[in-house]
Amino acid sequence: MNTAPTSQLDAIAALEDAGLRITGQRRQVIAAIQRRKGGFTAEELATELEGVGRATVYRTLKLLVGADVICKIVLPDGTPMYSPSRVEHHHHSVCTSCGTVEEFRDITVERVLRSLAREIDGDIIGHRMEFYIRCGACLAAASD
Amino acid sequence: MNTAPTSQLDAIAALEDAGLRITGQRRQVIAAIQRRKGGFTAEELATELEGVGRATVYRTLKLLVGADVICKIVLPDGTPMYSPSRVEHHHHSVCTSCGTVEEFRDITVERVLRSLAREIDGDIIGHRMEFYIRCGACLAAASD
DNA sequence: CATCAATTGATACTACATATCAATTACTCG
DNA sequence: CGAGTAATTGATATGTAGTATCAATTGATG
Repeated sequence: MNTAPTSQLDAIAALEDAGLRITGQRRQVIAAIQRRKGGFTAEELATELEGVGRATVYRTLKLLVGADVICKIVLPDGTPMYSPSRVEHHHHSVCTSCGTVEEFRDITVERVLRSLAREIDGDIIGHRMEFYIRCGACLAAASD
Repeated sequence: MNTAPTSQLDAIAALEDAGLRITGQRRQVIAAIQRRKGGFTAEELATELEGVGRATVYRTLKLLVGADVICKIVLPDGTPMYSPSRVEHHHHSVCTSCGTVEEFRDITVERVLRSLAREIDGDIIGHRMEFYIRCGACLAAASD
């Protein structure tokens, strides 16, 4: 088990490891993601990167999700967001006010999986877990 | 805290309670959902109910989700599915082979929420939790 | 540095869903 | 019960997220 890519170089290495080519467009997408260090949407990125085609942005995001460089998060209303991965296996809390994404590891989550594994008739092959919060900063701002 | 609507009448009552009108179209959508007793997509329903406009099907599904009559589930690839609610507060396991949706309550899930509540700076206002499984039937069918 | 498969981008298309708005219809009140 | 009225409907257009196609381009390899 290796660590999740945290730097731009790690992200590029992750693509190389997958036998993919390092193109100018992919560098641009990675650079734009790293420049943000936070959640973002695919369209945001596509708009920002005028030199990179929309299709290529989507294709690259998909590759990066597959390489565990970024995560795809679903908001309560169903709209997707992307966020860079830092921790290896983690879940997310998204502030529905400001959109800030936090990662966390929680052993209790693994406990749920084990508990469920016992209960169900079949194999668990994956899961999705997202927590929607109102972050401390937004709470403070609201109660001024 | 009241129970989740389980019958057709309960579903209609849930809409009435919300101050909504009981129209023929809404009855048709509810009847079609109850006829299935399993997961379904919005488009399936819209195709089946030729007498009901597509927009109305989507509108009604949204109302029913809001009234806890059905749940909206996100599959691993991001496509949405709907499933009737039976248990009050629950999560889902979806078999990625046959699409069967099961509901379950797990106290360990509530434990995760409490544990997270302690860790984060802010309030938890919601969550999404889906488990993707390969059900016993599909496993058995594969290993014949 | 030539080769060639991988990648790109323009375009069209799909899925899922919402906005608009005139026409219709369910509920309420007298 | 029968009108009035606000809620609802459906056709259409629009929006958002993403994929398929395919000719043109380009990165990596020998």
